Amino acid sequence: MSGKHTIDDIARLAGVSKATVSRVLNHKPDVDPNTRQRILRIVEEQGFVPSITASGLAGGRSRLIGVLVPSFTWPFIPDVMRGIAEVIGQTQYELVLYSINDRLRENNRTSVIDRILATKLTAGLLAIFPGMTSPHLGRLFQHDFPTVVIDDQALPPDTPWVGANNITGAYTAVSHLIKLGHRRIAHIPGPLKLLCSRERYQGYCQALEEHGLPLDPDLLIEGDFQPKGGRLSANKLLNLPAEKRPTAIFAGNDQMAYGVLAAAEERGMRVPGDLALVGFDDISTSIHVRPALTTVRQPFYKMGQCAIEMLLSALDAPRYPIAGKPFTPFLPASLANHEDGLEIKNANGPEPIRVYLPTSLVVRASCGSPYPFTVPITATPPK
Amino acid sequence: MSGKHTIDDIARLAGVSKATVSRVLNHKPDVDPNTRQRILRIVEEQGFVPSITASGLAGGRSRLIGVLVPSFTWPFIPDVMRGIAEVIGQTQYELVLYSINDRLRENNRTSVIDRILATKLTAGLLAIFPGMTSPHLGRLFQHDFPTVVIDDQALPPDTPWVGANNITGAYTAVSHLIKLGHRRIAHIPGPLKLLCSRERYQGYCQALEEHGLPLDPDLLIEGDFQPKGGRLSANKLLNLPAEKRPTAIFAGNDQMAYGVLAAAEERGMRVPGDLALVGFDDISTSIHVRPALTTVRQPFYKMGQCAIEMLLSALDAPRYPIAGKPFTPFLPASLANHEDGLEIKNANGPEPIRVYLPTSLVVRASCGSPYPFTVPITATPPK
DNA sequence: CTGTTAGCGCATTCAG
DNA sequence: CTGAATGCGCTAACAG
Repeated sequence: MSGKHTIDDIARLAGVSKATVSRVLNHKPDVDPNTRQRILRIVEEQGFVPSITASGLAGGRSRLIGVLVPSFTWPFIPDVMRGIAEVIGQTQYELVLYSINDRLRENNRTSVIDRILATKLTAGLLAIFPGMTSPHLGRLFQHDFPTVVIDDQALPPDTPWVGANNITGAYTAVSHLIKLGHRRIAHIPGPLKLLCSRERYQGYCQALEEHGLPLDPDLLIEGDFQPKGGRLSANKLLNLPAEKRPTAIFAGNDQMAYGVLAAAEERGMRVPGDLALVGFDDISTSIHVRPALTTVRQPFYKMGQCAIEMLLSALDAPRYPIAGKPFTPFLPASLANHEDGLEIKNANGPEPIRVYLPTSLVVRASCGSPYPFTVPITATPPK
Repeated sequence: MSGKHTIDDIARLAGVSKATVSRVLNHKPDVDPNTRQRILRIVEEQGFVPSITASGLAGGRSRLIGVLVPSFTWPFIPDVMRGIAEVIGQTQYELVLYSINDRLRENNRTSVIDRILATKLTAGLLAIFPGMTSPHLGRLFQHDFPTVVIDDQALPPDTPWVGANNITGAYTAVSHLIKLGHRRIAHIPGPLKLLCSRERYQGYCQALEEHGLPLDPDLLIEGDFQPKGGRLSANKLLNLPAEKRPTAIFAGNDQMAYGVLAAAEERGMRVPGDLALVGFDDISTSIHVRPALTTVRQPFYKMGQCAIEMLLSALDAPRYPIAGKPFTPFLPASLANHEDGLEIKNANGPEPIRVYLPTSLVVRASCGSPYPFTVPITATPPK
């Protein structure tokens, strides 16, 4: 059961040449069905697993996929990773972890990209929430290195991209607050150099305009996606004179919403009584905070799943269980059941494809709605 | 700058054979200093990075390290990973991610081990909090596969191990509660099949005995390391008749402590007024919950750092920056500054080495101490 | 100290 | 449809 066999052993046992064994292992068509069966059986019996290293060298294409992870500390990384890992588990690919040191500088970001390019270890890269690293990813694209980006970047990407529909999500969240009667709704966006922050801001603006509400610049205070920044921004908002003070806040993510919660508590304001609050992400703790947070849920698991499937399909990867199992043609399963709200841009154009997965509004206590429910967000906001 | 060179190119440019280049790259001693310099310079200039794949194949030893990650959802994984990633970044090694699907069964756990063994992709394995997977890790040991386990296992391990000093940590936490005047202190351990749960329980018992307090079985209700389980156990404890009811609870980890907080809130009890609470781990959110949680801090970052250094040293890995930089002899830096409280068992014996890193008690609001401070835990409890 | 030779385990020609 | 031959890029013996 432990890789002590080589392909030669299998060839000998099956009474064929190793070239034939290799053909079977790689699902080449031109093999006699009986021979194929026999080889597959022996492979199975012996628990033979071809060496990723050797086949990478010989075939010129690796079966390793790089995953570029930003600081592990973002709370949704786990979900994204689960999506990725579960798909990878079905294939012969393995994941190589590239991480970016929070504390190191610019220099470090490019050096990771260089390593990925230079070692030629991996066949492709999944860049998760690259944030400030994303400008450097263009280099990969220029080198024709198969790359898929998951959400959140500082520039419009040069590479295929999977993310959530931030605009629609924000639009629905703010619309919900408006329907609850709020007229002075503040927004604490994340860093506006990040596209996702700008998109959520855009959704916020659209909702206000749509409902004939004014866009008050005093009600917009940029945050940093961290609780501390949220608290800071909230304090500024709540320090406004009573007639300008917001009655509701839409935070750019859940973590900043936690900061808002803290700020409100500090000054004895009750949420949602004195202040309604909506976040964005629906990270796992948001159901546990008090009051439970109303928020826009991002489909993190699906984002990972979809992105890795796109990457594998680009690598022309047959999706079969490990050696010996029948070949299953690839299907981008996560896109197959075209849900409402899914948007795909540049599907066939020369521009890199962009997949926008639908979000949903998870209504809990913090916005002051009578009881919890979920609003799937199925349509783009009217232009 | 992008790996378009092979070792032959460098050899040609330097006017030597590729064998010599290889020697330099691998820090072999027998090379003329001038030649070495020249080669190093050219390597640097050309941005040459040797192929991990090819050198793995040829040398018979891979420069990939496997990391076995349990469900990504444990909140301390990020810290451990950071420690690992930062050390790896200094070396020529890369990380390969193996994850265990939460939802799949037993079967799955062994199959991951099989894959690791069979593909022979990686030179060693770091198993993080293997939990229920740990029994299977014995297989690796039997196959002489270099493995280091980080904390938390169901059985005494057959392989080198790095963790925190659970007994001392728990002992100090409970002693602190006793010093604050508590006499009926309950404990909600994690699953008792996990060694770390039993060790914390042991520390709890030692502290009580040490101070002449009785060990009341009614004050011990096993949890599941999750908030929900903590809440459940806490409810049972708080339902005890007033004279038996605990005035303080020591939760087996922070997440269960959150559950205790919820249970207390539900019945209008105030923490720490009506109930003192101490957790274990000091995960990042514990400073933000209300009241801020007193807890035993585990040195997660260091655990990762220490474990990977042990593994690399076992692989006889020279710790040098990427190709071209001067060779730096390996030093297990994280153990070099022998802090107080560090315990190392079987350092030289036939038994696998076990490293116990010191914990510290982080005193915040939830235990009712006057103000926050940190107690480093420097000594083992008296036997 | 250095060059030459021979593989590592596999994929991929090219002839049959 | 199949086998033999060649080489992926590098390391490790072996001779100089």
